Amino acid sequence: MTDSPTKPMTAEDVALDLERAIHEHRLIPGSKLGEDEIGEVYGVSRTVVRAALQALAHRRLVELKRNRGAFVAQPTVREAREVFEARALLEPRTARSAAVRMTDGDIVALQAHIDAEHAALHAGDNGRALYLSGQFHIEVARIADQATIETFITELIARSSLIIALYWQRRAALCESNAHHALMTAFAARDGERAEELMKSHLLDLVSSLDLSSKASQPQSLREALKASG
Amino acid sequence: MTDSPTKPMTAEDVALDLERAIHEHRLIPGSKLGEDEIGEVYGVSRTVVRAALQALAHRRLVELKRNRGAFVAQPTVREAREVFEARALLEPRTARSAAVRMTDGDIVALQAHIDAEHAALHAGDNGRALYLSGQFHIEVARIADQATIETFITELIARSSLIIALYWQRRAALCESNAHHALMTAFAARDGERAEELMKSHLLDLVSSLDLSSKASQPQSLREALKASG
DNA sequence: CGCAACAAGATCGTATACAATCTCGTGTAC
DNA sequence: GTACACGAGATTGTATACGATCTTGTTGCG
Repeated sequence: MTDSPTKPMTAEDVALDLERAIHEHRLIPGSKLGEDEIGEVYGVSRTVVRAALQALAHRRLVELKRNRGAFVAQPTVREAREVFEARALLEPRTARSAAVRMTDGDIVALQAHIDAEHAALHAGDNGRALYLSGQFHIEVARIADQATIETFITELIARSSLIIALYWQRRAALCESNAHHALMTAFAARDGERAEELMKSHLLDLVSSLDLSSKASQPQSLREALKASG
Repeated sequence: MTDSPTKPMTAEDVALDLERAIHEHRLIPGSKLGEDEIGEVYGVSRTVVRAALQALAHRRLVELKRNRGAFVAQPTVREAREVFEARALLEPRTARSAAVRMTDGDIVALQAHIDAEHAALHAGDNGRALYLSGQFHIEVARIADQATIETFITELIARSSLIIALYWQRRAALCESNAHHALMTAFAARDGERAEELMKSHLLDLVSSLDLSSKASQPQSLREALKASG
C-alpha cells in the first residue's frame, strides 16, 4: 500500500476533490487557491491544476482574478437570492417528477442517504452532513431522470453551500432532518403534488434561515474584513 | 486598419467566437475542432485554444473525447427533450418577471431586436436570424434581472441551436416571428400572466417543430454518416 | 513621522517541447 | 481476396520554461 507511485490524477479528479472540500466547508469562501500549492498537493503540474480551477470557475465555485489567482467564491447577497430563486423554479417540479417515477429501490437509497446524514451529524461532522444534505437534493433530480436539470441543480447546491458558509444564522441544527423526512413520506406515497409543495416550503425555509440583510457581511476581500474588525 | 499586429486574443475571445459560429450554424454538429487548426486561425497557442475548448465543453457546446479531440456537440434526442424541459421550467416564469420589471427602454430595445431578426431573415442570413431569435430569449432573462437564471437560459439557448441544426423539420419559416411579436404585446401591457402563458406555448411550439422520433438521425461520428451514404 | 517611489520576490499567463495515444496506410499470412 | 498485424504519421496530454503582472518590503523625501 505504498502511495508514492500513485498514478497521476486528471484535471477532473482534482476539480472533484476541491469541490468536495469546498462543499464540506474545509475550504472557506475567500481562500486563496495557489496553483503551485495545489499542484504540489496532488502531484500534478500547473497545467492540470489550471484546467481544474477553470472548471470550478465555470461552476461559480471559484473566482479567477487575472494575474492574481484563484479564490473560493464569495457569493454576494444578491447572488444568494438568485440561487434560491433558481432553485425555487427547478426543484419543486423536479421533486414532483421524481415522486412519480420513484422505484422502491430509489426510496431505499434515499432513506439510506438520510440515515448517513444523521449519522454524520451525530458524529459531529457537520461538513459531511451538509454535503450529504445537498446530495439528497441531487439524488432527487437524478431520480426525476432529467440529466440537464440535474446538472443545474448540482451547481446550485454547490453554490448554496458557499452561501450557507457566508450567511447562515440559525446554528441550531441542520435544517434538513425534518424537511427531508417529510419529503420521503410523499415520495413513498408517490404523491407528486405533495412532494412539490414540500420541496417548495423546504426551499423557503432554507432562505429564511439565512441572514440576507443587504448591508450585512460580504467580505469582498480578506483585507476588507480585517479592516472592519480593526 | 492593418490586421497583422492584432493583439493576442484571450481564451474567452476564442470561445465567444466559436460559440457564435456554432450558434449561427457555420459550424455544424460533429465538426472536428483541431487544436492546431484553431490556434493558427486565431493566431494563438494551443494553450489558449485548449482553455477555450474546455470552456465550451463545460457549456455542452463541444464534446471532448480523450486523445481524440474536440467536436461540436451532437445532442441526442433525449438531451433535446431535456433541454426543452428545462426551458419550460425556467423561461415562462422568467418572462412573467420580465413583464413586471420591463421599462420603456427595454421595450424599445426588444423591438429593435425583433426588427434586426426580421431584417436578417429577409436578407437570407438564416444563421444570423436564428442567433438573434435566441438572443431575444436571453434579453428577456436579462430584463427579469436574474443573472443566475440568465446564465442557465443562455446555455440552453445555445444547446437549442444545436438541436435545431439536428432535428429541425419545418423549414418553412423561423418560428419566432409571430410568437415573439405576441410576447411584445404582453410586455407592453406589463401583463405578466399573459407573458408567462405565451412563453409556455412558444416553447411547446418549438418542441413540436422538431422531429424527435427516437430512432431518427443521430450521426454519432462523421465517419458513421459517410459510411451510411457509401 | 507619514507617504510615495522603487526594487525584489512571488504568482500568474502563454508558448514551446516532449511523451502518450490514436489513426490509418501497408504488408503479409491464410 | 480477406483479414489481421505492424509501423509511420498525426493529434492530443502533460510538463517545463520564460515573460508579464502584481504584491510587498524597503528606502528616501517631505
